[in-house]
Formats: sequence, C-alpha cells, structure tokens
Amino acid sequence: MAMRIGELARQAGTTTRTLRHYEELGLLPARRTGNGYRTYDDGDLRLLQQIRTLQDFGFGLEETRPFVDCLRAGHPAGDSCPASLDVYRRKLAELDECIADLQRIRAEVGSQLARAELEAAADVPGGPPPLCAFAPPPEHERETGTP
Amino acid sequence: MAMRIGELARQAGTTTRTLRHYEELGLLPARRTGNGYRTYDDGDLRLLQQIRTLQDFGFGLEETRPFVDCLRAGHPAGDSCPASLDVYRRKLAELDECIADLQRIRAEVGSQLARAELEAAADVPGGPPPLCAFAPPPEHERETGTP
DNA sequence: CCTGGACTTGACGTCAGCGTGAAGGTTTAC
DNA sequence: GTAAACCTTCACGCTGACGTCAAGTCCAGG
Repeated sequence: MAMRIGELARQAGTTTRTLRHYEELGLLPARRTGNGYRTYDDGDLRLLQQIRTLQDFGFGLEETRPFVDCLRAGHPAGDSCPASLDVYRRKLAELDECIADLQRIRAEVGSQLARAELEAAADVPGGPPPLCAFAPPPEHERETGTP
Repeated sequence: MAMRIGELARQAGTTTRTLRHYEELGLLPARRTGNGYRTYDDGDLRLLQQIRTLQDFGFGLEETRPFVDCLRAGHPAGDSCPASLDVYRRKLAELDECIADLQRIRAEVGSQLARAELEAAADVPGGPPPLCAFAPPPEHERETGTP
C-alpha cells in the first residue's frame, strides 16, 4: 500500500513535519517518486507506530532506533532483538530512579508546605482559628508542647 | 557583607553566568558600584539560596519568584506568603500527577520487557508464531518525564 | 608600567522535537 | 483551465537554564 507523506501522517496520527524530521535523523527514510515526492508503504507505517508507541512511553527518538532497526531487519517485533531489550532495561532503571527522586521531592515539598501552613496559622490570628486547643497566642512567644 | 558577583557565586555554589541570568529575569537585581560592578549583600545570598533550594526541588525560576518577593518584602521565610503556598500546592499536584504517569509507564514497560524476554526464550528453542507484539494505545498524548 | 585576574555587555550555542511560515512545484477535481 | 490541495526545500522559532566565547574595562601586585 504505497502512500505519500500526508497519508502516512494521517494513518499514524502525526504530522508531515514529524515524518520529515524522522527522515532527517535517518530514523525513517523514504523512497521517492519521480517528482521527488516521498513514498511510504505499510512497513513504514509499522515502523512509525513502533516509534510513536515508544515515544508515548517517554523514549527519546534515539532510543527507538534499535527497535526500528530490529523491525527493518525482518524480526517479528521491534523488541525481538537484544539491543531493544537493553533499551527497555535501561529505561526501567531510569524510570525507577526518576520515580524515587520525585517521591523524595514530593515528601520534602509536602513537609515544607505543612510547616509553612502551620507557621502561617500561628502568625496570623485573624484568619483561620487554631486547630489545636493549645495554639500559641499572637503577641507572646509561647511554646506549646504537643499534648 | 558586601561582595561582588564572583564571591556570591562561590558562596552559593553557582556561577556568575547564572547570577547575571537571574538579573536579566529581574529575579535577583544587583546594586552597582561606581565602576559598574554588581554588588550584593547577605540578603541577596539568602534570596539566592532560596532560589537554589527550590530549583533543587524542580521548581522553575518563575515559580521561585513569589518566594523571593516574599523574602524581600521582609517576611521571615520565603514561604511565609500565600502566593508561595499556592506554588507549593500546585507543585505537589504536579508532582503527584507526574509520579502517577511514570508509575503507569513503568508498569507498561516492565510488562513489555517481560513479554519480549519470554518470546525471545521461546523463539530460540522452537518457532511458535509470534503474537501481535504491539497494540498501540489509541491516543497520542505526550509529556516530559522530569521537570 | 605591565601583567593577570575579576569584572562588564553582547550575542550565539546547547538539547529535543518538532511548529510555522515562505516560496515554489505537482496533482487532482470540477 | 484554474483553484484547491498536496508536495518540496530551506530556515527560523520555541521552551529553560544557562554555557561559551569575544572584546573591552578595572584594579592590585611586582
């Protein structure tokens, strides 16, 4: 099923600009017709779907290359090759690290917010009434031990 | 304790370029001496430390502005103002969303890897017909992993 | 006086993944 | 026959937070 760039873009839910960009990177080269138009087939559509799927997982374009090469080499799936599996594994490690970082940060920001809200409640008596029965009075510094 | 840009950069563990950048943004304006040199004091160091701390948490520079303004307004801490608390809360929501996304992606990539490893193990000994390896998700919505 | 280090402004480069136009050629539909 | 719709190649723009020159200024030590 030969098609031109616009048709492939539609079928893959992307844009012609994106396809030209992939070609610039050598990721998805196109054959040309006599008039210079790019022409693609169903195989290219599969390659492109592979790329887009991986991108949705947050893979960079360079990281999709082993999968694309694997498919082009005739393998049944983009992840049928060891190089692709390595990318999966590296990405998993990266994701785990990233998630751990974000969770640590979330905890820190959360505690900063909690502290700052407490201090605001303590410093501004006119606003929300103290939740704690022994909340500090506004003008005198008084330490209230948590009961 | 008046100091010039190099000294402030050293004390904050950053670079002069960064400080000039902050000034361009109006985030950390500097006084000038007669010869045109930037001059800073300990208050500026505190502002800068506030910025760097928030940056370590993944806040964008614009998001640090309320904190800096708050400190400059004379408040005891950068997060003593409602605007800063709002930034905290928005960032928490953003972090939660991002963490959830990454966890979902981690699970998907993990299962893809497991499946691909199984298929590789199955394909080497014998030759059972491969399933359709990739069922691309219907929507193409993308976002960056870490801020 | 001269050298070297710290300082100044200005402006372009980096990374990723395209978006957005300009200026023009080709094909298709009516 | 002509206008719409498609295609082509440049080539700059965008986001963020700076890095990296380049060319010139200022000041202290020897």
